[in-house]
Amino acid sequence: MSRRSEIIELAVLGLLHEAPLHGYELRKRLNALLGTFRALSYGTLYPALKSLLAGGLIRALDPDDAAESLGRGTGRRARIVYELTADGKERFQSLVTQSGPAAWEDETFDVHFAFFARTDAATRLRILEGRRMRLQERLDGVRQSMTRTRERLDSYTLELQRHGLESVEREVRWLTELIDSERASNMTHLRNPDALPGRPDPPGPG
Amino acid sequence: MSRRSEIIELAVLGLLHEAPLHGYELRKRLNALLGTFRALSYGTLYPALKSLLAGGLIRALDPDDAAESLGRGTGRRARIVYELTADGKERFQSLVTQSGPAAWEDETFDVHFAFFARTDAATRLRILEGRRMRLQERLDGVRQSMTRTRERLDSYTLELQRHGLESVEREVRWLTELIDSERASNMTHLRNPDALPGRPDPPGPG
DNA sequence: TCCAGATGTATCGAAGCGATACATCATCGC
DNA sequence: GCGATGATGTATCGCTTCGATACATCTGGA
Repeated sequence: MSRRSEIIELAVLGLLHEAPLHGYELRKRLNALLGTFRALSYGTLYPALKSLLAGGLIRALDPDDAAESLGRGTGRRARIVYELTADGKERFQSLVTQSGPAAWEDETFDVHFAFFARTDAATRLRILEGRRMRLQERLDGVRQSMTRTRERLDSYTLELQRHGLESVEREVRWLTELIDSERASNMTHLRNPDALPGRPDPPGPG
Repeated sequence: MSRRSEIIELAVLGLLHEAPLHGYELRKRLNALLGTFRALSYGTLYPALKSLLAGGLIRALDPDDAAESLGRGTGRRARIVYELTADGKERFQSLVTQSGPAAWEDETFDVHFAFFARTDAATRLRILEGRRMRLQERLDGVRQSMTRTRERLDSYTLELQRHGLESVEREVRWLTELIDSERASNMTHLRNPDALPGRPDPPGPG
């Protein structure tokens, strides 16, 4: 099973954890979650659903239940609504709780982050710190290769590199804010168990 | 020919435009150019080189010339050094000058940008403005979907979206700076033809 | 001297993408 | 009403690309 398909597995299980969904809707939410970039096609989603079905992690709802709101007896092709099985919930918990390199690489980090609400504070901290470390390693590498090769780059390539570097630095600062915020709410944890860390005023009325 | 392979074609031709290179070195520079993300494998590069060879856009240098500095007569597997043909140079110019959507999508923009030094100011402006427009469309889309679905997102997903939005906004500002700078140097063009636009004080002492 | 790691070309199986097929439903101009 | 257009919906096929690996040589240090 490839790296990519693990992300898809985690994302699908996570979305179905909130509510049963059919393929089309699943893809829309998946693409919102993964970003416009890295969107996935039906040629990926349907085989993935098949494999999850085969593994017993998800189950198709009875079509009759799903069609209740459309009282048509005609040969309308039924939507196939999927929900998590007990095994699926277990699998999701084990995936979302894993906090190794697999959780903080480029392709995986944001999906893990999106499901932070279902993890414990210790896991969140490990993933955030791992991610920050990963980005700092990259900064070091780029900066070194820049000093080595700066003279043969024209100013456009240089500007591109500068902008890229700045983006990564910005992301590191973002992670640091999140880590601090996570640590702070960790300490006040007993006093205020419902508080959620992060920028937005937590339980805002909006 | 897919979208991806067009990028590879442009990038390979562009790199060989500067100097003849062999596969291994080509891949290293390609990955520096494309970013650590989106790196390409040998399973992609070598078939691409094959197809460029078949199309007459590149040519393998005489192995004897390439091996001159290693005076070994043994069965050492020779490096295969590629250089551009006249057709290849022409093809590169036509690719790098094209300024349609194909030049400002996510996957293509930075490669086009990296070779801006080989384009004229009008092309650069069109691509930069197209890219900015593209990102602004995306901002609109995301903002709309945010107001539609904000209530069912937890604060982590929300924070992720906020950060993503901010990144795109930042990129729009960057593009605006570049466009302004490009326009300015366009106007002073006759007076100072060697001036290059962009943030870094051009020939700065380092 | 010997081993580990960089350099170098090349291919194979598996996975994912983009396009497409096919079908129903909602909406709007006419 | 009536056809057109586009959203909703499931599904597959061919081609590209990836990740892993094979194989071979060179370099530097224990």
